Amino acid sequence: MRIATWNVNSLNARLERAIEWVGLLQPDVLCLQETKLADDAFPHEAFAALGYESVHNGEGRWNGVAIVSRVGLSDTRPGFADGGAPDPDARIVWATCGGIRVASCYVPNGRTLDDDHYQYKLAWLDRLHADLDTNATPADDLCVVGDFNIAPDDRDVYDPKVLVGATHGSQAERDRLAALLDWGLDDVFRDHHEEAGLYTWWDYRGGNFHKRLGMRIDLILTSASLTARSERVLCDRNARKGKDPSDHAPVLLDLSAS
DNA sequence: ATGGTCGTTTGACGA
Repeated sequence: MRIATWNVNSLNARLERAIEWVGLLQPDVLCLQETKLADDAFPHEAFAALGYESVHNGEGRWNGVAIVSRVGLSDTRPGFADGGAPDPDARIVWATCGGIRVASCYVPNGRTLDDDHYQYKLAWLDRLHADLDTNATPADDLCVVGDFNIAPDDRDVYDPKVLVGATHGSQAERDRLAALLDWGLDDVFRDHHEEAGLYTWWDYRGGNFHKRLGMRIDLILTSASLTARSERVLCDRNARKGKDPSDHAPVLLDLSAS
């Protein structure tokens, strides 16, 4: 079973590349972020033609997340179910695919540490934690993936200095990610690769991709049962190359049979 | 040289 996550930075702009990538990499489950689509604009038919069901949570223009699956798609749920007010942004969708409870997440960027959006980012991560507390247990087959907009540690950024006084590396957001791991999830890419310099996002500006100036901010978090089944975890840098790429590359996880 | 690029959009704003 292959599970992938990809921030496509507009599915309208990326549909042709996304469809091509699905054909090449054959994911069983693909989680998308930043579709920037309203629900009624999501191209369910394009994925159905390849044998995939899909669920989307989007508002149009900004944000938007989806799960695309060829191993079943049930118990779908947009947004949080933590008893709180609805999230003003479309940043999470859940589904059960092939017996695994999957979440596709687009964590708020935060902008700057003195911006209200940073407080929203921290609160959003707290709500994700509460959602897990309310609706899952660490003993489940759980896979929480997406663009976390957090570099978990200094190996995950080309120069730690760029995160001093900035979002993506602040202690408060790293602590919240650590709390999710303490709850019972593993950063399974890191379990497979200890070295620094493996990134999933590169700024469009300045030729940063070709200079290898990136960050690892797209994560696959797995519960212990799935971590035990993880055979390989990769970032497909080829998807960041060529004409009209997203600024993120997909990350994929291969699981052995349960 | 304090910018640099994309996507939303058609003027900024978000990332």
